[in-house]
Amino acid sequence: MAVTIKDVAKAAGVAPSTVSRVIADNPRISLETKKRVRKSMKELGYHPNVNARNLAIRSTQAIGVVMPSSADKALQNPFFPEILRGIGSFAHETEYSLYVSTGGTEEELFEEVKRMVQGNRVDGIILLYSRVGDAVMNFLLDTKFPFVVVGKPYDQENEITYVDNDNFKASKELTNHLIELGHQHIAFIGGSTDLVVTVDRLQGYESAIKESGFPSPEEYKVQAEFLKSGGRKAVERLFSLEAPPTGLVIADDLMSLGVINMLEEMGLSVPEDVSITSFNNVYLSEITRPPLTTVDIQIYTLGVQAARCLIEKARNKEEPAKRIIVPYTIQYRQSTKRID
Amino acid sequence: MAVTIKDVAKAAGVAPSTVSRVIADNPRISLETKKRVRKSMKELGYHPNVNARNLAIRSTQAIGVVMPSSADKALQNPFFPEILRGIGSFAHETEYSLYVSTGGTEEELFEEVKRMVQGNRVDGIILLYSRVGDAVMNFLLDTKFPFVVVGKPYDQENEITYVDNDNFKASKELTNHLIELGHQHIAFIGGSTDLVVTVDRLQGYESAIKESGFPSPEEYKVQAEFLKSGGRKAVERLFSLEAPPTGLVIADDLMSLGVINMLEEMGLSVPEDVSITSFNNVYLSEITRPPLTTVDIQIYTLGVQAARCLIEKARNKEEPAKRIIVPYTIQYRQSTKRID
DNA sequence: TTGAAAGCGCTAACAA
DNA sequence: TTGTTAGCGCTTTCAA
Repeated sequence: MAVTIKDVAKAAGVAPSTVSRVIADNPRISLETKKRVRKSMKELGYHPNVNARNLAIRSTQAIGVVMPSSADKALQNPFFPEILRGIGSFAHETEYSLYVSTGGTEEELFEEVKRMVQGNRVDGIILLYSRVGDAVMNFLLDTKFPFVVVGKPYDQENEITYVDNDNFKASKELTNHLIELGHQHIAFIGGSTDLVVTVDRLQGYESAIKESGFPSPEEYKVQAEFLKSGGRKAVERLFSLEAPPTGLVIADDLMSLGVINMLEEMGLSVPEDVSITSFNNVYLSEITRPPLTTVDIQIYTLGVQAARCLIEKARNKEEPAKRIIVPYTIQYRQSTKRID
Repeated sequence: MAVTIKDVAKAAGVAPSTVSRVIADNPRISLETKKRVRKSMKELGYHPNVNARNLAIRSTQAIGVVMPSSADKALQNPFFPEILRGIGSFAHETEYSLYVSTGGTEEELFEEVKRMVQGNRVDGIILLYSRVGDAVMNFLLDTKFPFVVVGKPYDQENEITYVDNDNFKASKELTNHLIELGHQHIAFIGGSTDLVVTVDRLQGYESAIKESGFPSPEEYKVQAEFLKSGGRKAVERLFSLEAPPTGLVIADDLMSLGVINMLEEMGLSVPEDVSITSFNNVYLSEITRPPLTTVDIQIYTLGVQAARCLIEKARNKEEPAKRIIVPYTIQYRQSTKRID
């Protein structure tokens, strides 16, 4: 059906192996024959069959990208398309293809990863999240399959290659910024504490607060799974404390939107009554009202780096585990205000 | 290295072909041997090599998903992860894998598609956008490669399988809703007019306006590439007309956010001064302020249907072109208000 | 510099 | 019901 290496060989009057060498641009083939073969390829409209090639070289030139399971709406976070774009960009350069798993349930996700790994569909995997005791990660570790995680692994930090920001430091800086603005009552709102990133950001916040000597009762650390009813209650509780916070460190831009909304409904406005800072700097944070003071974690770069590390690892199994910390910058916008 | 069908055959004392048949659950193999073979597979930790299988059966059990090129920030639209989730869900059920292309430039995108198609990496392709004279679509048509598009094709509607909403009707309904609320000055803000979806929504708007007999000067139809400076100017111009609109039909939730923001800066508030309606019903539209009256186009379902159609098509090349119109519903929320 | 031939892991006639 | 064998399209020794 499709034109194969043999057809080209015949047309060019050479052996199939020669054609193969031309494809690989093997230097031991004369320029003469190369030209002739290439001409035939063009004429016949030849394109290598990736499957056959992969089978022969036992590799796939493809990488798997694993998104978190999407029981919640987390996947609607623009973080994902953006990091995908970064990964895709590097993959494109290096001629790798991208497989994604968008797992519905945890279990489906796990099945898909197994399919990718055990079926030899990909050469390596990028995990787009890091959570405590994650089954997928443990599986990858067990099978010694090349993988890279975006975010800090919850365990075996030194054996795993990962790409992350210094979330602790960023969070601390964000908190200190609020303190410099005169805020003394600063609370933290994060997502699931199973996510390592939440923990890091929480700790950065705690560290800054501790150094400042300002109060940080347990009630100031709220975990709002993901907005909605549960999250709403948490926020309402927070603001009905005797000493409600005037400043907020929120672990994600999207959560910030939700919080701003709730505050508004409670008759509090941002930044007049409450200053808000958060993380990610997704496009939205610029166009929301007010625009958010947020940590630009450089999502795209995270993606590029993750892809780079993975491909290095896939190409060379001996590649040592590394840690890449992508620098962040803080975008100061209008969601924060000096307190009097 | 890895366990192959031969190893299993040896262990179970049968021929490789028998193992192959067991994998396919061929009914002509005795239960007896099946059990024995399966036991050996378990013991040896056998997993079929997809590449080899695909090579043999000349198929890949994988589908390619093509996102629009991302020169702009369009990719940060939660539409994409959400539709990916729908596609992924159906793909998972049918044991297909997902390849995505997140093309940076138009050209890179095109290259990636060519890689997918010509390299036999996928059995079919889902196009996540539809624009006038799109090179990718033309390529797919030319090569007669199975594909379905999400959105209405700009051409050859009857030869192409596509999944879409009735955007014309939805837009008309949205516009009429504003009219019923007493608005007489209603403008339309859409994205690139190269996108078929923009055109459909614009026409629905125009149809409603025409029937109403209300004015709709050319200045009421603005095209705001994607927010930002250009978009801002367009909006400013719109609201400095002698008769500025009191109602807006906006082609996308994300754009609506941007517009609300600009209006606010111009001292206009939503819905007090301007009523806003838009499309998509992404998660954000619930948590923004005010929550948006928007068309729920059922992104997830669009994805599921697209995947279903594609897989049918990939399995049976003779499958006729179909058109699937996913029903929409309008979510009435607080961005619209009766005018006095 | 090139060709012949074996093999990557699997499927599918064809035989038995 | 099972085994034999010839591919699928490519790479890669080994020889020439």
